[in-house]
Amino acid sequence: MSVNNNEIADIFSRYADLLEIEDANPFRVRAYRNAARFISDYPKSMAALLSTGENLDELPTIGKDLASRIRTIVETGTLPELESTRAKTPATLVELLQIEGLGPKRVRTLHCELGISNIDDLKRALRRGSIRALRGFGVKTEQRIREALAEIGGMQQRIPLIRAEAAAKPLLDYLAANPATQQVTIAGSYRRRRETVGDLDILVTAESEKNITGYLSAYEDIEEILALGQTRARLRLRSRIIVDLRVVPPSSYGAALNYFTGSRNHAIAMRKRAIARGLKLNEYGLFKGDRPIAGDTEKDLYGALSLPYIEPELRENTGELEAAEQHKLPHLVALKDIRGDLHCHTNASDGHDSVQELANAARKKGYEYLSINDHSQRVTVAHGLDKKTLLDQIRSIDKLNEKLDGITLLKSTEVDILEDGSLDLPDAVLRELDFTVCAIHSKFHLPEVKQTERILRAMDNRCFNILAHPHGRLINRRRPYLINLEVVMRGALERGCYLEVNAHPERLDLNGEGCRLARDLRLKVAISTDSHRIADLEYMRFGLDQARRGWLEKQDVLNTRPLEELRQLLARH
DNA sequence: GCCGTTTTCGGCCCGACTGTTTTCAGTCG
Repeated sequence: MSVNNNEIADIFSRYADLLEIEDANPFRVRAYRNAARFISDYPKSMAALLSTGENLDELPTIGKDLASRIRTIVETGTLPELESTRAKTPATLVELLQIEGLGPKRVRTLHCELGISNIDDLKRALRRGSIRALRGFGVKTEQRIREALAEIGGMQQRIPLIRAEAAAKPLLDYLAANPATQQVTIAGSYRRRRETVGDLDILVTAESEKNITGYLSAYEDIEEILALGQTRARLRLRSRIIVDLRVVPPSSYGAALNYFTGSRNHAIAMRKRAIARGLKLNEYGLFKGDRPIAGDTEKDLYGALSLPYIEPELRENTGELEAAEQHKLPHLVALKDIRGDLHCHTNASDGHDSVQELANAARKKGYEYLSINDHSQRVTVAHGLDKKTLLDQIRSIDKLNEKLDGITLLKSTEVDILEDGSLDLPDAVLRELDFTVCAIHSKFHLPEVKQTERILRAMDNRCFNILAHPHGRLINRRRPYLINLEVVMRGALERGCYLEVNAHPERLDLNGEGCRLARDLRLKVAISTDSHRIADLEYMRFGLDQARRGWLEKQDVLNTRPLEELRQLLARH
């Protein structure tokens, strides 16, 4: 079992935590953190690079030393320094850092003064009340630690984007209703359209900062105010979502929006770029000495750093600044480019509406085509269609198409990929369809190699066209099953198959990283909603978010193509 | 520990808020 990038990144960041507690050179700590972030974002596996003899120290943030540590981790699965339970700084101290309000300095103090090495020790010290007496601590800090410790059990999961939107809307309306407010925008990973967000970063501009945060603190849906200053506030809503509010003057809107949109790495890269030009960048603007030279809009800010505007979805410091410099930024696919939906269910299986009703709704959206993809027989819980029912549906769609004006219904299915890689309906029936969407709904726990082979074997069938929700994950509910995505994508390319970007907000599968890999391999994708009712057709925009995060352009997406071109692309030769 | 249009040493992103202090360290984003 090879070590994946996330595991390496995790070991590096835990080691960075430990170094920080040891009061090591902060820049050495940062080097580990930078490398951890780089590695977890990097699309190619470190283990694979090593096996092909690549020099890892040529990668950014990785030097000779870290390259050899990566090698150690890949070969042994661990880093000896992190495993050792040294008396000076036991590795278990790292677990104390997840307690809000405890950073490396305080953890170090707790360890040196009270001999606390883990969470159980900390609980005992709290019961004795011995923490408040430490220098730099006090009654309030002790109480905060007690509360934060209680929180840890029910650790907050990241919030799906759609839930964040629902919580944000009334809050934005509330903030906008304040006459002092000029602009209100949500920044952070929400604006970068990550599939989940950790909290809501809300930016407000106002001529006078006075009382914007005070106004917010009167919002009815607040559970607790965590911090309240003139220009910043942090609070928890009753929905458990944490909100960070920042107030800046309008002249700083662009700089603040840029900074608070992040990503952290993108913002840092921007600041370094400013420094290289003898300038200073902070959330109030871009400055030459004390003189502001840009900051009211993001476009001006990028321009002042000799860059074109970079879309928020690209701001992960994964090559967008270099691409911008060379004027090679992608022209990102947009919702208006979408001509149809290639995955939806009707009331014939587990959907809510009829074929006719869905067709009407899609036509109203201006779609040129819509495909009908009810489940196949194996998925009994979803009333999957058997051979006969599907053939009946095919005939009724043919009839409906003769009547329909302005939209074409495509005959399809979401056919199950069985454990041996065969498809759940006879080829003779599948050949009657315009194309197929194929999916795994069983045997999620196969080892990676087996699961990958299962998909490739299914793709060997010439009736296979699009792999639906390639990882099968449900956000916060079901882990992805294990596949080697790159192998699956290369297999699809060789056979003339495609992958789906499932736009359902619970799935978002492929996500941005998966889309980026597809782009690098020049594999086209379908962005599809997996609608089970008419309203779900609106989920298309969430799929677009992920496609844009993966740098996809219009021509990379199947369902931006006119119907005839789509048919040609789907036809396997 | 990394890195280079101030290159092989000497830098390394920056500001707000809180609590504990009495001018600031620690934490956070």
